[in-house]
Amino acid sequence: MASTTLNVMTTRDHSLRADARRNRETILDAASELFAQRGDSVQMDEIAERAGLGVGTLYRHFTDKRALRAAIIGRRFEAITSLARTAERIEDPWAAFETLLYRYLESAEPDAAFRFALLGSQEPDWDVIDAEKTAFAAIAESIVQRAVDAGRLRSDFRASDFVLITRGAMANMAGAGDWRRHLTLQLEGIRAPETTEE
Amino acid sequence: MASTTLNVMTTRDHSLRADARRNRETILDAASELFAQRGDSVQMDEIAERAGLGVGTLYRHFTDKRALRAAIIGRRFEAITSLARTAERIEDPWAAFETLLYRYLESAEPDAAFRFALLGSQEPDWDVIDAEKTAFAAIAESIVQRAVDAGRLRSDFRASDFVLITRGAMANMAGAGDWRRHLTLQLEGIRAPETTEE
DNA sequence: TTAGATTCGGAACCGGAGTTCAGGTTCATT
DNA sequence: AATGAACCTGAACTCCGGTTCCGAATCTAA
Repeated sequence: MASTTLNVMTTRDHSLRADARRNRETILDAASELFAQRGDSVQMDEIAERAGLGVGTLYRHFTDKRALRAAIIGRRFEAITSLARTAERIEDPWAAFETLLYRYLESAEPDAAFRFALLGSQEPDWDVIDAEKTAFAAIAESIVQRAVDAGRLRSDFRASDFVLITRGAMANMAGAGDWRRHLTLQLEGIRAPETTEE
Repeated sequence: MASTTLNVMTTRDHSLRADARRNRETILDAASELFAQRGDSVQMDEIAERAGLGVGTLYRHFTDKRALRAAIIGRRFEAITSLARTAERIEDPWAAFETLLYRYLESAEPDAAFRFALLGSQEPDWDVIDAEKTAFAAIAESIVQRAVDAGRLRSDFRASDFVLITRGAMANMAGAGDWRRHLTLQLEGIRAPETTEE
C-alpha cells in the first residue's frame, strides 16, 4: 500500500517533518531548563510558553507530562553514563573513583528534577530510566571494584555504598547544605585505613 | 457585657467544649499516622474518614492543610527535643553524641512527613516549626561541642555538620536504602583520628 | 503551484483535591 | 428541662493544572 516512504519509527528518529524535529528539540530544551530549576512543579503551560509553542504541541511529541519528564531525565542519565566512561579511563584507581563521584554529583547539582528522581520523592517512569541506570551502575561497579582491589577503598565497600554516599550528598544540595563538605567527611570514612595522607 | 465566661484563648487550651477537645486529639492522631505513612499526599477527606469525623470539623480546628501538617510536625519536633535532652544527660561525650544521632534518626525513620519537611522538598510553615527547631539545635550544639572537646569528634566538626550527616542518612531511609550502614560509614569519617578501634 | 498530509495553537474541557457553608446536633448553663 | 452557643456534617463549590480537540497553519511531494 505504501508506495513511497516506508521508514521505521525509531522512537526519536528522522522520519519527522523538519519543523516537527526542530520543535521537539526546542521542547526538550525548554523543559530541561525548567525541570532542572523547579523539579516537577513546573506546568505544561510554562514549558510551552518558554518554548514559544502551544501546549498541544507538547502533547504531540510526548504523551504525558511524565513521559516528557522521563525523556529529560533519561537524557541526563545518558550524559552521566558517558561521564562515567570517561572516569573509567583514568589509570589511578582512587583518582578514577573520586572523579566519578565529583563529576556525578556536580552534574546532579543543578538539576532538581534529576535529584528528586533519585531521591525517590516521586516515581518517574522507572522503566524508561532503568536501562540507563543499569548501564551506569555497571561502570560504577567496575570503578569501585578497582579502587577496592588497589587497597584504596575499605575492603568491605560495596557498589551499593556508592548509592548511599551519593544520595547523602544530594540530600545536601538544596538550600544551605554544603554537599562538598559532606562528601569530604564521607570520603574520610570510606578510604582504606593505613595510608594517612592529607 | 460578658457576665459569664471570659477565658483567654490560648492556642491549644482547655476552653474548648469537651467533645471539641476530644475531637481535636482524634484528628491529630489520625493525621499523624497518615502523614507519617504517605507524607503530604494524604487528603483531607482521608484524614476525616480515619478520624470518623466530617471534613468540616478538620477546618474548625485547623485553618489549613498546611496548618494541620505544621501542628503535627511541631509535635514530632517536641518529641525530638525531649529526646535530645535525655541524650544530653549521658556522661560519656561520645555515647551522648552517638545516642542523639541514633535516637534522632530512629524517630525520623517511620515519619515520612517529618523527613520530607527536613529534606526540604516542600516548605511547611517554617515559622511554626523554627521555634522547636532552634530549641533542638541548641541542645545538639552542646552535645557536639562536648564530644569535640573530649577529642572524640574531629576538631573541625561543626554543628552544621550534624545536619549534613543527618540529612544524608535520612535520604537513605526511603525504599531500599540502608541508613544504618550509611551512618556507620559516616561515623568513620567523623571520629577523631588517633584511636584506631574497630 | 497545488493538494494533502502533518503539525501547530490555545480555548475549552475535566477530574481531583482543598475549602466553604447552610443547616442539623450536642453540650453546658440556668 | 429548656435554651442558646458551640460544634459537627458533608454536599457543593472553587481553583488549579493536565489533557483534549479541531480548525488553522505549515510543510513536502508531485
